[in-house]
Amino acid sequence: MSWTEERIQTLKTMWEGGQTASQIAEALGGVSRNAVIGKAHRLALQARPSPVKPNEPDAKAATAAPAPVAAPAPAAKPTPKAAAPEPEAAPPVAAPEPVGAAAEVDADDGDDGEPIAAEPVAKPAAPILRSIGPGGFLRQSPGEQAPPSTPAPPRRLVPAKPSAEIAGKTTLLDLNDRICKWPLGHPGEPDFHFCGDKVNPGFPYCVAHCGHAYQAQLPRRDRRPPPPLPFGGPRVR
DNA sequence: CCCTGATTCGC
DNA sequence: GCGAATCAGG
Repeated sequence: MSWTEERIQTLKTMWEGGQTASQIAEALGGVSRNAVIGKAHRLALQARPSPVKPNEPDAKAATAAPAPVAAPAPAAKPTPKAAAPEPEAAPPVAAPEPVGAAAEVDADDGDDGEPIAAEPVAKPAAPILRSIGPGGFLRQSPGEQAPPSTPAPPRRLVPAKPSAEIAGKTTLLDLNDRICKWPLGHPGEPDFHFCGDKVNPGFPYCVAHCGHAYQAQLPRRDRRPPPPLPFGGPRVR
């Protein structure tokens, strides 16, 4: 497998979207996790919370207490460099799995909904969810609308559609903060695409898919037991 | 053990 | 440039 323009774009998008190297590798197919990481670095995509990376090259004086606190700022936070942009005042309510959607909550209308082959497995952008009222999902406050999906949409020109099967579909490259990112099918499949509808403002999905993604937590007793296959999973390992 | 990303180094 | 091998933290 070679790094085509499309594959590089997918890598970039997924990497910046917070997907792990393994997920990206699996989605791309034909490459290893290491390959993805290696490529990401070569693309200068680095900077990501790494498990092993607290090391700063010039931290010499380990033994003595240096206390090199530069700015004795009188007020509050020193604002560490690796500032995770999570303006979140988390309510104490437990957050249920947003994407699994294992349980079909609403009264079945006989119709199983759309012909989705699978539930969203690779979450395109993990929806922040908080308390879920019995009535359904709650809106985000306007203040936290800015960061959630595509922060600085570099609205780009799509070079060329990779294949004819995907023509007219919403691909990874078409995603922006205004269209529904609900995945249809599986990454790697030729027709994998996204919903592409207009989003429910403040959410990464359209109204219909918000209904799937954000569901009230049911009492345990009448919950669907089997989430049989979380992923169409040829996880061969 | 599993996972993660970072780095190295032969190709 | 590529990616397996290796490293190292969680």
